[in-house]
Amino acid sequence: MSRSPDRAEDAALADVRRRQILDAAADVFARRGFHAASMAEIARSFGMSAGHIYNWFDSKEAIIEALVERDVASFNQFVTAARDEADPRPALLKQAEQRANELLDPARAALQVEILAEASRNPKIAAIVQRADAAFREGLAALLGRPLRLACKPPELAARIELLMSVFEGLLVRAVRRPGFDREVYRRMMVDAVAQVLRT
Amino acid sequence: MSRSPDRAEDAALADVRRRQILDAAADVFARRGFHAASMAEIARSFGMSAGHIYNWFDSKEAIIEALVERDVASFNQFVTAARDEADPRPALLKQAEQRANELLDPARAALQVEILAEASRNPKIAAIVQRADAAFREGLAALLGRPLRLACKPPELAARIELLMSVFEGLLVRAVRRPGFDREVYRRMMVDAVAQVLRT
Amino acid sequence: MSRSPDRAEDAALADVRRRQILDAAADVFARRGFHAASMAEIARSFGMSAGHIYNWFDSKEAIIEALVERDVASFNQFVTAARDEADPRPALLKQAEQRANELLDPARAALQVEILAEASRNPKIAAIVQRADAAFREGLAALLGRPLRLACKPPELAARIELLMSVFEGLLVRAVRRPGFDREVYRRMMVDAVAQVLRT
Amino acid sequence: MSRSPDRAEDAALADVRRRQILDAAADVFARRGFHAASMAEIARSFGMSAGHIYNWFDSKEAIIEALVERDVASFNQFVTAARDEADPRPALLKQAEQRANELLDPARAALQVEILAEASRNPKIAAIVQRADAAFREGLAALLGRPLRLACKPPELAARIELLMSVFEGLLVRAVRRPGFDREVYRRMMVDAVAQVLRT
DNA sequence: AATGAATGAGCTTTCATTCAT
DNA sequence: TATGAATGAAAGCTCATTCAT
Repeated sequence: MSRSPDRAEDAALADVRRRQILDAAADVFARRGFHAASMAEIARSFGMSAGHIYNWFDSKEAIIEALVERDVASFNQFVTAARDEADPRPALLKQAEQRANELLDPARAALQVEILAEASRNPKIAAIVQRADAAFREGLAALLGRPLRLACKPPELAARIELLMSVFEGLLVRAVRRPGFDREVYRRMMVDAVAQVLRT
Repeated sequence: MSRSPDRAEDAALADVRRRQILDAAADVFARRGFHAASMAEIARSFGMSAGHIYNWFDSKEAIIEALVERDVASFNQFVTAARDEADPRPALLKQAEQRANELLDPARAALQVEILAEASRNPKIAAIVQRADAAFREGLAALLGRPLRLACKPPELAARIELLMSVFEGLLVRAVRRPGFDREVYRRMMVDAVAQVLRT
Repeated sequence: MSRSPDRAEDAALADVRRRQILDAAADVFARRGFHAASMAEIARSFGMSAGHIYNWFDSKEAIIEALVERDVASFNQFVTAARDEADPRPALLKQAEQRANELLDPARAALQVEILAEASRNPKIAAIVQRADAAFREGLAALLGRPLRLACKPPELAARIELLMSVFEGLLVRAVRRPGFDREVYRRMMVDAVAQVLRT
Repeated sequence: MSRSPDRAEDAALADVRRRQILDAAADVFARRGFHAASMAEIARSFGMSAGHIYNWFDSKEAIIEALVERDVASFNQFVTAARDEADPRPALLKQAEQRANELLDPARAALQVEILAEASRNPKIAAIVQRADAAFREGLAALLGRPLRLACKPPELAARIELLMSVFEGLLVRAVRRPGFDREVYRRMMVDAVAQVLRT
């Protein structure tokens, strides 16, 4: 009889376990930070033994990397989705709104900030984050290139993108420094910023 | 004999020692992060013994708190200084330029991000950071209140300040996610943002 | 249907599996030592799963014991073979040469030394090793008894055997402390020792 | 006032602590082997905390190395002492007797065998042991060179030394494989071996 | 004021072993 | 028979903190 069901199950189990671990780790990392989070707490939080994590990840470091990789990959999904639209602006606005909400969510913000902190001292994490940032910028440039082609030369486009990202990423800092502030203000701020970038 | 010179010397020494410790801690924290930094490394980095730090600070936690207090206090100095100027706008621009440079300096950025990360999980640090943010906003509002009094109602003023801070604090994130990018772009971005806030 | 062919196959399979495991274990033990060798590495080295080893051996300890038994048993084979010869001396010399070569082979020496180390702290292993040593001595005494009967009283014979074994086992130590030294020197040393023992 | 008493005390304390640790480690290593011995057991055995050992040794590995180094260094002391004698033979015999007793002492033998086992897989330890062996041989050659100068060419001298060492080191193996055997037999064996080496 | 020896809790990681399949 | 997921008990090591000097 074919072994393929077993193998398929194995692969599926591996995916499930790795996802479980990353989800639990994301949670504990957000609450405690990368270094204060212990493997035991991560494992306990979803009922696995600490030792068993090592059947799926080589080290705590590898979990952090995989988590950053996964987290950061989601940044790019909308870009590839929006690329095929005739006019990308509505998708851009919708995405902006969603991103703003994410950045202002305390748990997500905590993990993002943790990743930034790690990136500012761990070269591997720094490389992952910088690579993701480059991909994001390029996607945005491709997206905005069409509507702005006539009105905006490449260096100017790059500067506008940089402004857009600064405003958005600033929200992340605001989420920590002024938690609970009126989201409507941030929403309008973000709409204005997108409009500013798209002005012809 | 009189103790008063001794007392004065004691107080002066206390200041010197505490400053030495905070300076060293800022450096090591920026390089390693709060948790990976060891008391021994902080002490060693300026030739003190680890045990002796405890004559000046109760715990590592207390060092972090004092450091954040100190770091965050500097935000307010310029506000109080600029408050007496007839037209605060030149001072504002100059300060903006200096702040941008600080935020883009890798070592300073690393420490700032570390503080943010700690604030997102440690309530004491969170309180300090939020208090500092409030003071900064109020100072800015007082400063901008005069030139904008007629053109801008309080909620609108608050929103503009929030935008200004988002852009600036976004620079901090950019410093990590795109280190080494052209500072001139950021400088112009920041001048535009200040102009935008000051428009009548 | 009859189970007897199955049983025969089972027994044969059991032999094969146990031999495979012992061979693999000998290799890994020689390379890593008993304690640093992991069941997983032993199993992996010949494509078995770690858990499956426990169908053939009760514990890692049991593998070590079986391995030592097997290794140590081979010492005796030549004695029983040579016992039937009219003059055992040529067989003795030939065997001496072969033993010397074995003791000087790095991988074999490593395992022998590992066994000695284990014997010096694990009573079970000590018992096995001491039993094997006794058997070897007795075999040698029986072998040498005939040619030396007139020339050599029992206590003298025992002392000569002890010397012979010291020289040979000393080679094991030399293999570790002076690896790569000229084997021809050792060969002559060993021939002299045998001659010395056989002198009338 | 001079700080030198303090410094001298510090250095003395360091020596005391390091010696305590090495003595305790030698004992535990002999009983359990290098890998089965835990830092906690070593520390506990003389009332130190496990963590504190790391103030004096960088790692368990470093303890093993220092211990081997120390153990092996004692091999050479007698050589340098005997070198100045007019006729080194009495000193040689006395030393041989003492060495034989050491090799036959169960605890010492256990540690020696442990060192050999480690040397056969750990390159650092191998290097230390081989270096010590070379030093010992050279010392012996210098010692024996004078009385044998006329009777014995260098290659022959080297072979005799190799035989002498084989017999002695064989005692180590005999101590494990036949513990408790009559030491008088071994003593005579060793005297004969020395005589054999010194024959003209 | 200053040192650094000393502690003990807690960390990541490894591994023999079990067991459902 | 055979697998490998899963456990839990160590292990080596680090470090904030205390305290005698």
